[in-house]
Amino acid sequence: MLPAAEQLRVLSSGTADIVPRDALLEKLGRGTPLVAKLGVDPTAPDLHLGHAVPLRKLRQFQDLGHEVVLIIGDFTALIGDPSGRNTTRPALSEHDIEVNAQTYIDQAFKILDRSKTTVRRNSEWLAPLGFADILRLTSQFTVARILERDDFQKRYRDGVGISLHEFLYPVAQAYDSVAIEADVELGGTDQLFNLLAGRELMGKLGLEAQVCLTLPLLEGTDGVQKMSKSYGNYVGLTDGAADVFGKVMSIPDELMVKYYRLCTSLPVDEVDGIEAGLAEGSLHPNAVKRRLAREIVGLYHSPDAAAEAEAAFDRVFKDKAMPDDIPEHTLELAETVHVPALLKELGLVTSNGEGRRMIAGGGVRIGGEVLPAGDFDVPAGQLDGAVIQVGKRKFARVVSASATR
RNA sequence: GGGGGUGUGCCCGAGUGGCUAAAGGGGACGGGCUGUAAACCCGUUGGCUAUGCCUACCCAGGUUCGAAUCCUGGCGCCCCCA
Repeated sequence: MLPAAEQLRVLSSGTADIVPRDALLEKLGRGTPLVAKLGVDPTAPDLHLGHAVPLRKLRQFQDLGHEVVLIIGDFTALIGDPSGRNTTRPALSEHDIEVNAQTYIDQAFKILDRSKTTVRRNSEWLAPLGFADILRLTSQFTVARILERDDFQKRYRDGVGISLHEFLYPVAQAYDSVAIEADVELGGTDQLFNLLAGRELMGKLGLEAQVCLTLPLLEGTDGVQKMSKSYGNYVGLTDGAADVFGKVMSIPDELMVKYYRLCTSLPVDEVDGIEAGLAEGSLHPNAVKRRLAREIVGLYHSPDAAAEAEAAFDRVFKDKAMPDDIPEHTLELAETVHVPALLKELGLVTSNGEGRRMIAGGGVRIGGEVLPAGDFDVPAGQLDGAVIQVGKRKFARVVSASATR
């Protein structure tokens, strides 16, 4: 194992906070593998770059020779962590949770080393707890302490309403740490309270307390909200290469450096150089963003895929040409085709009404020509084999099913 | 247990009997500009092959020629008192 100080340097990079820092140094100094914990609640299918931030940090622990426990919060998902939200989360069904859990596990290994990872579900130890156990646990926390959590405080103050069971979320998460005797728990900055709850609970139960390591929250492609599937601003780990490339290109400039730091493997010094270059204007933001997109695609697909994605991107957005992998739909075409309905059938819009609006707004092209506003019906001959485009990035090719054509 | 308040479109939020598919803002989407960024400008934002029709203002009934708006019951949420 590397010297403790050296390990700490690596593990500190990109973190928001380590509480307490010297406790981590001390733990590392023992030279024995530590247990690093990360809990994720399978509340939505698929992981995204936001999840990847702590996962990548976890991977660093693995690479340094430590033990990693990935906790799937299948039980806590039933509570629904209100962290960062201002309303109670809707409860998920056990079936959904299980399906999500499986995708999480599969996808986490895009980053983690499977052979060095222990996956546990917290229903293992949370589900069997009886009411008496719960009472014992909850008695370790005071209401005042729980109310210190930012979002609880805010909701309480604003009279938004907090269900009693939500108070138990930090307790449950804390108990996870007890159950696996974690040395370090990772999480986003919004998790600090929960992480500290674990630290406190461990101490009260006579265990060595865990160290809390927080990582910055990654904003999504909109640049404002934390990346999340429910905000529709995420870059999924299983998204196609072209998709990832495009999504990364659409992030606000101000976020580029942060993405470099949290989502790529570039050394810190190099990222610092990029940041300086952007600041003094010696690097063009577009070039910097392109590289970022290549780096990220390269990580989850391959460098080749990244180059291809960039070429495809240029074809569509720089040269304003067609992409070369347009999905083709074969269907029966009537003499005249009602275009809004066709767009809906092709999945380019969600309703005929939206289709009409797109046409009215000049956002629909057939064979490269803008469909004039008001032209809702088009002869089949004009459509057969043509590329239909909605907006800038939605394409589909239509082929008539009738053999006579 | 008692009293008061509140529930509107993706979100916030006006609207207290007809002029309301519902002001305003946000978000989102489309167009322009561009570096598919940001900022800015314009437009759209319930459904429907549509100068019209249908469905909508928590739910169910009711009053009325006519209700998001009034009444009754139910449900949710908030506040105060105990």
